[in-house]
Amino acid sequence: MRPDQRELLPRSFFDRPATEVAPDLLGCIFWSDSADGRVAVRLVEVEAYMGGIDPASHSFRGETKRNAVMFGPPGHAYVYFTYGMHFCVNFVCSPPGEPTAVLVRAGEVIEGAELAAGRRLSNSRPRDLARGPARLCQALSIDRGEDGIDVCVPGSALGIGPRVTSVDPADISHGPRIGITQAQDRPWRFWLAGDTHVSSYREGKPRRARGKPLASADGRDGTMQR
DNA sequence: TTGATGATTCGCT
DNA sequence: GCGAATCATCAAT
Repeated sequence: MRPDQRELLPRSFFDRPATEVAPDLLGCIFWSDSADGRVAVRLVEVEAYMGGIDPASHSFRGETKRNAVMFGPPGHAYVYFTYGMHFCVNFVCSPPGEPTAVLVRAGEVIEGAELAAGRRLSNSRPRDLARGPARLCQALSIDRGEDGIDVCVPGSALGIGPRVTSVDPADISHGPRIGITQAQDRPWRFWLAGDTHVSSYREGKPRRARGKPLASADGRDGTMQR
């Protein structure tokens, strides 16, 4: 196996605001290498997160241990864990200190489909292998171990290369991002119009508070174990 | 320390 | 269409 057999996007590609990088990523090839082999996808859906000016961005409220990678140099992978069970991956953009990034939301598996399907717990239909940010991470076997990886140097477990087929700018659509409750008006989600591997839109709604005893009849229900 | 919540997915109605 | 699953993170206590 030759990890360097595909051309890599240069770091300069990512050294721009995420809103500029995002549409240019559509159609590009994103892959992961492991002992089991390579899984590669053609990106069809991404979202831009703009740091300090974007309330929906993890970096909006400053640097923390979790989002530190976003504040570093461009061309690295920012991987985070959410909902107690899922991982999502971003490409860090902009110069160091400017924490913008592009969330990878969906792709079409073009290599290693069998390996990807084996990693999926359920629903391994080809169309759904990498349809959704957490599914895509599962298909590419991305988790905490990949946080901070440099995708612009040969030999990394993760790599990304240029388009192998051209993309007509007219085929790139954009609109509101999915699943967020802040800044829902910013049209920073980009996708390839008509591509069946793009996920479907869901409005982000705050969920009802859980586990609240719903203090009603009995204020002092002393037996509140678990 | 505690408590609320999340850049989601899956299964059931 | 709706809610559960499930836990790391962060703001508030």
